[in-house]
Amino acid sequence: MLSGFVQRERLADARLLFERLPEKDIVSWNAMISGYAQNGNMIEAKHFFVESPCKDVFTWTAMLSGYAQNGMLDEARMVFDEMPERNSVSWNAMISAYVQHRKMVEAEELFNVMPCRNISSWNTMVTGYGQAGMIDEARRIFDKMEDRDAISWSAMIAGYTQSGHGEDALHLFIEMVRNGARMNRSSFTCLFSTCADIAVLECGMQVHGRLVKAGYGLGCFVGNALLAMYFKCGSIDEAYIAFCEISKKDVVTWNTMIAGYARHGFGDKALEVFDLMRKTGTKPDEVTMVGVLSACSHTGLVNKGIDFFHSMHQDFGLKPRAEHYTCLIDLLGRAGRLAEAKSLMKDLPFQPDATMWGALLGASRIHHDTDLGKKSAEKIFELEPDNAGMYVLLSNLYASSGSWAEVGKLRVMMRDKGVKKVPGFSWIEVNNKVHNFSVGDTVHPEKAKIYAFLEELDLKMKKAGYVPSTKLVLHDVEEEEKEHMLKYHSEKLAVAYGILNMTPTRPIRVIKNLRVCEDCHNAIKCISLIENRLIILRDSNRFHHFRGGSCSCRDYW
DNA sequence: CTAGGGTTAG
Repeated sequence: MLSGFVQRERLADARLLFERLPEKDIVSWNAMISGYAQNGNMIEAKHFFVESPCKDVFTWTAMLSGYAQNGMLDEARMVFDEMPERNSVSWNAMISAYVQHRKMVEAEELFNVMPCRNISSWNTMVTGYGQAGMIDEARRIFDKMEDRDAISWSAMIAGYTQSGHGEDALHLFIEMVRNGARMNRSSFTCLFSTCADIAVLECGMQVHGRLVKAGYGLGCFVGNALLAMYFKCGSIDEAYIAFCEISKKDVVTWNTMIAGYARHGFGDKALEVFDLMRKTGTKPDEVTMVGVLSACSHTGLVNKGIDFFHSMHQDFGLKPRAEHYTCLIDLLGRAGRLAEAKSLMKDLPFQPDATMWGALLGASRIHHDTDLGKKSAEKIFELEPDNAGMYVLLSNLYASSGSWAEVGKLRVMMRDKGVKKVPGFSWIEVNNKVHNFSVGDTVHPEKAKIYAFLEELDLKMKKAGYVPSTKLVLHDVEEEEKEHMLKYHSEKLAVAYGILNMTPTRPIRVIKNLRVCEDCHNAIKCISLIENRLIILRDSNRFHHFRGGSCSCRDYW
């Protein structure tokens, strides 16, 4: 009963009950301590700790992990040093405290000297190195393990995913299946997140199949992860089905749904879901509002977005954070209301950050305001001198107004500062295999076929009235050569490969690591009409659904 | 009653 109250965060009830207990044993004292500790009230926890007539390992460890979980690392260490006896849980709690504070040296020191390590100790270290981005160290620990459980595998897979090694994550998944490891809900959650990250829909669907086979429902995190996976893999229909199957929808479920529709350019749908969410009595949080505002932004619902921004505080008691201001600046900027966006930047309750200037830079790119773009970019350079993406954006801005001298200066700046442009690449999954393409790819085995097809397509497109927008290419080169370079952008190659190799009725899903360029965007619109295909492109910013010659972003991205 | 993994936005 007591721990039931504690677990449901009904600490006041727990306390009343505790005070009326005729006999308070050590377990009831410990329940109170851990209750306060885990709810962040270390003052009360300490109070009960001091008052408790006798203390065992549980008592001390509850205090230790309480301090650790509330960011009080030094206090946690003091408890650890003072405790009269320690079991493996205490050791693991202390290691976990270091891990949470990214102090891997201290964590490994303890790990090496602890008297008996169990599987949790190993798992904590793998997780720690994974989260710290030290993926080789994580693997070193993982490889040394004698026994692995579901958590060990998920920790390692999650480490690969979160450090951008999606393919290694999937390989390890295959190895895990081959090893006959049992999977639990968390392993599935983790796998969905990996599939979402690198957008491998077919693989994700197979994992979904395994989830069903294992007899797990869509409760807790798994359902939400599945939902996010379908959205991030570009399959809205499957996402909707998953949404319907999640019986207990929590705030994350709704947020995923709203943000998902928003990223795909279906702002109206996102707002419908937001409406439904409120009708079913789920209280929106800050993340919800980021989704709602970005839905308005991507759909061009400017006034509605401004209203939602104000309603945050008035109707939902939420204080707008930096993210929300960024959305608002983006919203105004995209709609061409640059003056309002600029004045909002001046009246911010805090210093504008790089992403806000980035939103302004994006807006000035769309509306060809070179001066504002230049000013924004300079601010970004001050705040983030190594941001390669910003050099490219500014460079394109100059190029589009023909200021080749400025473009040249930027290139020199990039070289002097050692800023490297992130190479663009695109990929597509066909028959369970991922095909990668880079600009002007020369390594794909079917390149001859792809290029021939693109040439052929090019003629048809010219007949249909398509004019390449060569001004966005970074260099000042001869027109013909520029056009040639554009034709071979990675997203075009991936799309061509998809058309050549996929059943005509199926959508072509392509993922690009950077933002799609304007010319490719125009070209793919045209291709969707000529070839009568649905082409779904995920770029670093959002989704584009090309169909019948137009895009779901309505050229507004 | 104490330790380990997982979901949404930018």
